[in-house]
Amino acid sequence: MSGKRVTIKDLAEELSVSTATVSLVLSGRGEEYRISDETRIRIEEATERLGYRPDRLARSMRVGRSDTIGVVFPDMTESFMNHVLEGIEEVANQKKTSLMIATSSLDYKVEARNLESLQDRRVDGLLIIPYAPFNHEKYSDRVVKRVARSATPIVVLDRMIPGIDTCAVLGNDRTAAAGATARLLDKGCRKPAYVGLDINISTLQERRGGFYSTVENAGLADVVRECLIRRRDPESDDLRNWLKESIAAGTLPDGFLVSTNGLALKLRKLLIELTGRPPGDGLYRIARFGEDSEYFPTGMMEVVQPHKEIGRRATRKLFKKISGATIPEDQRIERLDMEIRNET
Amino acid sequence: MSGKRVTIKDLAEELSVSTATVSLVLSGRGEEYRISDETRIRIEEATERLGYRPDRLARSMRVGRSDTIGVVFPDMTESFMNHVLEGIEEVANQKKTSLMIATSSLDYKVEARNLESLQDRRVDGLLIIPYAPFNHEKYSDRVVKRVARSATPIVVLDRMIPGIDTCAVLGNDRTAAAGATARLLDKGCRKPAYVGLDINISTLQERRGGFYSTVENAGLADVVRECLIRRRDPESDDLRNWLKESIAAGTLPDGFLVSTNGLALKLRKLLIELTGRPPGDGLYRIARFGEDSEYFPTGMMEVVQPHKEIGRRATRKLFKKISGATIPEDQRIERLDMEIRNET
DNA sequence: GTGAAAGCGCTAACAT
DNA sequence: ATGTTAGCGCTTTCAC
Repeated sequence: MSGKRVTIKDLAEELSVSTATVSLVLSGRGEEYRISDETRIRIEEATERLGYRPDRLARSMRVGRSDTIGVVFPDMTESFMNHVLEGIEEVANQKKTSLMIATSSLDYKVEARNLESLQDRRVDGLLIIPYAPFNHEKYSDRVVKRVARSATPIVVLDRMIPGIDTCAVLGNDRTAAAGATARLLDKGCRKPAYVGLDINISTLQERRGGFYSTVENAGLADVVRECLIRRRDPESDDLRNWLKESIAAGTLPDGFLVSTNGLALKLRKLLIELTGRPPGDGLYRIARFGEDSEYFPTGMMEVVQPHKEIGRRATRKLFKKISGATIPEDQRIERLDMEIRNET
Repeated sequence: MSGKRVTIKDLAEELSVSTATVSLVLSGRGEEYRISDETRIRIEEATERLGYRPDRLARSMRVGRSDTIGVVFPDMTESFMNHVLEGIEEVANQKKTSLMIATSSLDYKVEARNLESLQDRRVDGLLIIPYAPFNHEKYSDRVVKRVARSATPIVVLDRMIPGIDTCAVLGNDRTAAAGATARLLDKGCRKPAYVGLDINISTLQERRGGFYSTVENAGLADVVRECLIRRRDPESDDLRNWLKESIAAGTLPDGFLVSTNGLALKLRKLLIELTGRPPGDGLYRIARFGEDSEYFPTGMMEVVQPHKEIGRRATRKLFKKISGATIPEDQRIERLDMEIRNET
């Protein structure tokens, strides 16, 4: 097809002007530098005619800014990532900034590689949804810490990394969990339980904390129960066994607060299977972080996280840091409220 | 925090060697160029000590390769994009190549901007899932065509762009549609209908074509019906009205082939609402491109597209093009078979 | 009003 | 066995 790329130098030679003149005109500062209209027109015409396109790599190199931000995710398939990404893209687009995306494949070593790789590519900043290790899992945050200490601006989304002091945009998980738990109690639940992943991230600790604070205030500390899931494997029988034992012992909870949507779907299925009754018909209720998909109502209470808005805010915050602004101490962590829905 | 980045020059000065030596050692060609072990060790030590990280931008500039590929999608939220992306990432990772991702926001002008922007950033190649315009929609493929003619290697995924001759990795849509339709007839359907989006892409034309070829071979050409949806708006009443009229006229089909999953979910809901009967219990059957999500069986027949594999193959093909290989004419278009499931 | 030239950090051809 | 140097394409300062 077309041969080599045409450069600013080609344009300059073609028109017998200097590369400086061409550059000035093309960057819209022709007026400012009082380039004559004639020259300007000729340059614009040749640009069009030869199909010149600027080399953004060369430009980045010269100006020390790549107009690119890096996004590091644990996992592509979790659907909430899409919504976060939508928000990120929306504001990145406004700033004419491109996105380099890398996922950690649920492996902290891959995450580390990705972070360094993006930094080496001179992204202007990094948006990170950090990898969340199970409590018993082997894990090192060495690289994350180093990247966080480096000069690259960083904003963390959805969760905080313990021991790393950077900007973050999070959901108001504790309040939401407390609220949802209170709703369960309002509806008559007297034997509440927390079902969650045994993962060491702020988000989940807060959800659990919110649950317990409400339950304890209601004087239910002695009947409350808990099931913590210790592995990623969705085929694991941990939850089923816990439920079976509960039923056998007569301690089946009548209200569940579930930390994540996938886990809640699994819980619901198991409960229907084991008790023959759906949630919300008198035997038990389920509230969970996450929401129903359009065509499949589940009868569970929803705690809706503003994922897209989290993406937007985080990206705006990142651009603020990139532009050199110092974020005041009290604005470093932004918390967004969640909505509780479907309390039937 | 840490000050300026440390460069190869800094290392060279620190050790009183030349930048060339440092560069050679760091790129692992120390042996080859017979750099002494001592020098090599000193360089490696200083690299570590000063926290040197290579500037990939500068490198790209010099070697004319960015080790980055661009990915252009119509839309982030459609769930099949995730799976395609997974496949893409898998092979990109193997090649130590980063991904720049941009979505078209269902707007061909945005798509055009994204394509040019990525090209300006000197991606080594482009993976495109082209924007698919409705048949009556304003649309121009000018930019897409120009990009396709440029020197940048391109592979198109999931659909072909009319009039653009490039490599593509696609599902075997025609065969799959014909197969699913045949299954519907096998199960006893005698009044089949095609329900699809009125969108001008190869994929959907082939699905429709496959449906009709089977139906006509079965001698049902005179009873077959069709509903084409002419707008993106999911709130539109077009489908409901069509069904209502069919019921009133006594021409409600007993077997539907639906072009896309979202549309099928909508159809199913409407049919349950209007007839009081679920799919598969005798009144009607639905087959559609797409699959059930884990916890929500729909009773519809599934045509499962190998999205992840499409991503993988397309990316491998792109790397082949990037490496300069010429793809033989008969291998330019790769078609992957789909699986038909849940034929109850 | 426009041109000449330096330099961003790196690699590779050529010298020594 | 290592150093020198040109140059990737662009921006920007300074000179005329």
